[in-house]
Amino acid sequence: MEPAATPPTLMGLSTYLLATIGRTARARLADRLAARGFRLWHMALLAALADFGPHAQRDLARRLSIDPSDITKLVDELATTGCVERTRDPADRRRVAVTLTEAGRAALAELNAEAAAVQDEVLAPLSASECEQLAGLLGRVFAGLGGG
Amino acid sequence: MEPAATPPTLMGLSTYLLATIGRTARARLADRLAARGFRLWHMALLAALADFGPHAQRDLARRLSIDPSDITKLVDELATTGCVERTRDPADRRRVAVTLTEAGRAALAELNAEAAAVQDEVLAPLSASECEQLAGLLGRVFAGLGGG
DNA sequence: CATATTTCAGTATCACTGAGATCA
DNA sequence: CTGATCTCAGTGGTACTGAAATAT
Repeated sequence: MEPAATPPTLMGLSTYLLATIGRTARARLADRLAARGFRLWHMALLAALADFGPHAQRDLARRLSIDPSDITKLVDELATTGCVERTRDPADRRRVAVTLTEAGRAALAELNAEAAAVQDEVLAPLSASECEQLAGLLGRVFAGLGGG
Repeated sequence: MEPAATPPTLMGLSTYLLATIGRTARARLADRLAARGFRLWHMALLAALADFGPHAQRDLARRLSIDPSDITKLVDELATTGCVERTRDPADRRRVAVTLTEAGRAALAELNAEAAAVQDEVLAPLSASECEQLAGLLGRVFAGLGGG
């Protein structure tokens, strides 16, 4: 039994399409990551460490817009699988520096491949140049989100 | 304290941008609807009734991809505010026909105005023709979601 | 003392599961 | 008896709130 047609009133709203497509892409990637024992936040956290080097946990929370109280468990999980290491900052011993390990870097490469596969799936209706167009438009919209 | 820069590894994924922008737009609209006593599913349900006429509750669930067990409460809420009416289908008394009232149609018009306002906000960085481009690309991606 | 980081316990919300009631 | 619709209670995951512990 297939789902019936979506109401045109909603189809006409780009924000509805954005939210629905984003939700679907998110869910598909989450499924693939789960098969490898990871979740979406794990990938985002590893990406932040790979791109910007070691972070205090508080800075990870700020960069990824996660609630600081949820970082602890996230880092715990990545530490037990050897993807990151925790070390006390000797200069400010309140802070816990989180660093990416080689295993973590290798894991991130695999997760990125999964993300690329999901992207190919979701954007299949578009040509290569249309994908670039879309990426450009989305990048500008994303950049404008802070202010409103 | 502003959030730090997003990792380029994530920025390069259109699916990440899609999910994040969609999430933000969704949250902003949810806030505006809440100020009027509605939630997102209320608007989607009213839109389905406005576009396609009366539905059995089961058909609403299929059309909007909501879990059937969550429809009851949703329709309850819209019925107590007079936006919809329930009537037993005399031909098949298992089914409950849900119809849009005039009050419901008026409410939907206001909610649509809120959605348009959020869209203007979110897509502010784009020109009118770029908004159309984006809508076209998103429409095709959305249409392709069913199969893969 | 006031502030900042990390940590944990509790709450709120949403989508989903499972079962029961009604009816074709 | 089988299958469909509607209803409700409960579960699990995620995000947020509040407060304690440690250190500046």
